[in-house]
Amino acid sequence: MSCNFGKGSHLHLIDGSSFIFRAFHALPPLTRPSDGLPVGAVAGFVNMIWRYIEDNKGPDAPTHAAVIFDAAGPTFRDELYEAYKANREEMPEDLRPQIPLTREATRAFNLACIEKEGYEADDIIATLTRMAREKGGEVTIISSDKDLMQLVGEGVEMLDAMKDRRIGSKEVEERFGVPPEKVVDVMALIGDPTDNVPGAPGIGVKTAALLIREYGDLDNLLAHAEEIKQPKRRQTLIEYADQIRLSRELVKLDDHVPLDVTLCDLEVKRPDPEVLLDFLKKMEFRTITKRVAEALGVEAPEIETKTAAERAPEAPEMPPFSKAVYEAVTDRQALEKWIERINERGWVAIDTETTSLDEMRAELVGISLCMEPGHAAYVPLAHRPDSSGDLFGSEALAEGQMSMEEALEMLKPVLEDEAVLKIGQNVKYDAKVFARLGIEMAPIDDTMLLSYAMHAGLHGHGMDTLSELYLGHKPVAIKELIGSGKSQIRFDQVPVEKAVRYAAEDADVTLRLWELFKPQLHRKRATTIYETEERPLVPVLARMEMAGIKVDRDALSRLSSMFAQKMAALEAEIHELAGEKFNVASPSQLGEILFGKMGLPGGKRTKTGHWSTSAQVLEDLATEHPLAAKVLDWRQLAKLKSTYTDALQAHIDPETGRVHTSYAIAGANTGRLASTEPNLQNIPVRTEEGRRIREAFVAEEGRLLVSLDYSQIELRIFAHMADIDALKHAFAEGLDIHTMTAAAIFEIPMEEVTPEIRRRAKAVNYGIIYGLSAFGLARNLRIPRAEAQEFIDAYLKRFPGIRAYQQDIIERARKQGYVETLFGRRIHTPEIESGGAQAAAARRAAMNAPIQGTAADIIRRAMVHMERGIGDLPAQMLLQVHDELVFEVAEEAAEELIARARAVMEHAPEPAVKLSVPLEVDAGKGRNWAEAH
DNA sequence: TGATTCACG
DNA sequence: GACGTACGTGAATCAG
Repeated sequence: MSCNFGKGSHLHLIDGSSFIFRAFHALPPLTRPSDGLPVGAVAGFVNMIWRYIEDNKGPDAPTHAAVIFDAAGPTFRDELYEAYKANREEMPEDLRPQIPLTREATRAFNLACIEKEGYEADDIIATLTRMAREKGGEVTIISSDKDLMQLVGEGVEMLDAMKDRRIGSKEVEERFGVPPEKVVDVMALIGDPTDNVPGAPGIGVKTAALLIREYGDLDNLLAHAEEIKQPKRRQTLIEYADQIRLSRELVKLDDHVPLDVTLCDLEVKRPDPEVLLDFLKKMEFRTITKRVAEALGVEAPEIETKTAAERAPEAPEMPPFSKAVYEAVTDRQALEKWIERINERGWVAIDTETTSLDEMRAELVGISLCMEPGHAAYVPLAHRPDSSGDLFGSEALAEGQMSMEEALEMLKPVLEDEAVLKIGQNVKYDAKVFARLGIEMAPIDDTMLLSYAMHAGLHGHGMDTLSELYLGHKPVAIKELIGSGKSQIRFDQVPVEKAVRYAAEDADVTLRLWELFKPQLHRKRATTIYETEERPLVPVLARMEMAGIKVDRDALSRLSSMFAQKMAALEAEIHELAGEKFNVASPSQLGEILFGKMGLPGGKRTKTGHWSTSAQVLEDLATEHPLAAKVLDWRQLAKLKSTYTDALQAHIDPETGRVHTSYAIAGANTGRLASTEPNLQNIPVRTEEGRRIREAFVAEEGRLLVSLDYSQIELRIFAHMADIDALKHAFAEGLDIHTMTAAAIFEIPMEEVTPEIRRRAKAVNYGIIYGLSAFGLARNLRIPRAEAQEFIDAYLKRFPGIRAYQQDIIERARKQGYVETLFGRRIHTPEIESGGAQAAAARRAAMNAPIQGTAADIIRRAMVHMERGIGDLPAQMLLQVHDELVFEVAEEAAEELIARARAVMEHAPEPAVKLSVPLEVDAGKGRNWAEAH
């Protein structure tokens, strides 16, 4: 047999395990539709291999290639050192069954697939690399694993496929401070905590490289260890010499693995379309199958799979969307028939089409209805005739629509019928549109909220997302009807025929989602949350939003002018100090001036390589140069003006004279609301000038604003959930919690706690809730990291139980994939199993979520119970700001409102939960929000 | 569109 | 096997 490998050959060795791992963590937990087999990692792996093949077609194409895997079971390194890789976590359960499938995928691509019992993939790669070099060929190793960097050299380089970065000798040297052939020696010294390679304690990359450069190699270094000047290093090297030698054995790759394949066997072959497509079809990968078939110039096989909807036991059969029948309802008789069927059925999915996304201005254009999957109606009511050429936009209506008045008159009884459930996606929107037309839509169900109660943290809850994920169907995009950007038209300008398909489909999708989700609610233990906190909140929020809050336009306008004047003055001073004119609002220009032109110290780069000019940086710089302080002042004013005094005026509704925010119920993963257009949850309060803006939020004549807020609710919840006795007692006794913890940490009497010490304790208290790190606390308090660490240690020592609680949360997040609030709200934490910084962030989020979420539950419950609680008082709830509720009330009823609302808020957890700490509510009243707060 | 910055709890 | 560094949001602005 003649071997075809020699000079001019180019061998690619793909580190299969790292592909799998990356694929697994990069993708959501996909399952095969027909049987639920987890295949996310396989899908990612296939995509990566395919992309690799597509990217390597040119003149540089490899002549030979192989994908190398780690074999299961122990390797020779385990015999060398029993603790080897002892730190490694077990393979996630979801991944295990996918491993053999990735081998199968490799073969389906007609790529050689190599593994060898007793050896790691890295050793096989080392062996093949050596063999190829001996025959005069070139080698590219597709991996970013630092363990493989020792192989780089003449004719051998690495390629990080994700970052598309080549790693040659130069890059290796940058990384390890020594050329590739000395990498093993350096690695032996620094060790590797992930693989449990011990190395030399206290020696990092820098020191290791320095030592190896000085002594040439490891053996020589250890032989001359006595001569090293630094006592610590000398001692370490002498004391741990054996351990270091062992480490070298562990990190050094074996390039003489006995292999059953030869280089000749690795010749690149075209994939056999039939084999490859068969495999992809078996995996039920629709998108990649199509893409591959296209590229190979063959027809894609039909993949028929049942979606999750059809698999769910209670889920009814649903016809494919391609067979759906959507009809336009244009006269009384047709609508009567639909109404009759709705009454028989007892429920209807409903969706409104309007002229705007702003509920307060949106005018109704049409209504869609659906009671059974695949059959929906659209009732066009206010579509305009084709007006192309009519510049003024006709007031006339298009032909073939029934009158709005007539249709609403017919639908009103159904929409208000207690016996007919109205199902919507984000139904608050439709409810508000109807409310402005004098129709109180009730009772309601909401697919967005069903999803939120069950899937918070997993994905968004918009209709398109849900449809694609759970119905496997991409709905018609609104863009296709109304366009986007400058040429966007209103929905009433869309021709009826086009609107029918889009609008009716939305109702169809909503109904299908409801039929799928509703039965799952109970199994996912989400019924209570949904029924007590999501569904009943819809009408409450709708009323708050429609009520709006009065804003004094003149006051804002005066503030705007004042800010503008001050800004102009500051801008002149800034230009003067800078010696040139530039755009102060441009961070890049500012950075260039400060750190480039003026050469000030302390320049940090953002991750895109620009100079950072954040407040943190500028504050540090303020002592260096007056320019920084001026810019900070300017920035504050610019923010206040553009985001608040200017923008808020634009949000005053011309009809009501009030500002109507919109609350996103399913926006924040933790259960918090989010306020948008405008955001009334971030109105300034921390600075004097900012508070002036709150003065513009006012009550009507003869009324007052009342604000009630939970005092330190998250800390109280933390004390309860983590069951920290000392904290619970402090709250029970009504002590100032920050002073108390300060006294405890610093072991001084409470009377001796200074404001500064209290401030620090407060930062630690909140840090604890956020999953604190010494780094974060240090930055926050502007103290050295070691000092921050001391605070934390003292805190954890003084309040035992916190560690255990937090570890328990992480453990649950890992095991279950979600964490829970006291009321049973589940917040999913899919990122927690990913690697690196992502996982660290996910752990902190997981620690915070039960606390923030429980606080959110409590205020949601308070809001749901509030209307009943305040009874017939002439008062209206207007705003929610996470731990605060703002009301407008007749002056004489203010005190009574405070008493009643406070009672509702303080007892909001009951009867579901009895907290072991008291909840306290502070209250205030005044002509404006600043006075009330 | 993404990055940066900053307002709130 | 590294990588960034306190949790959760929304909005304005610049720059490409």
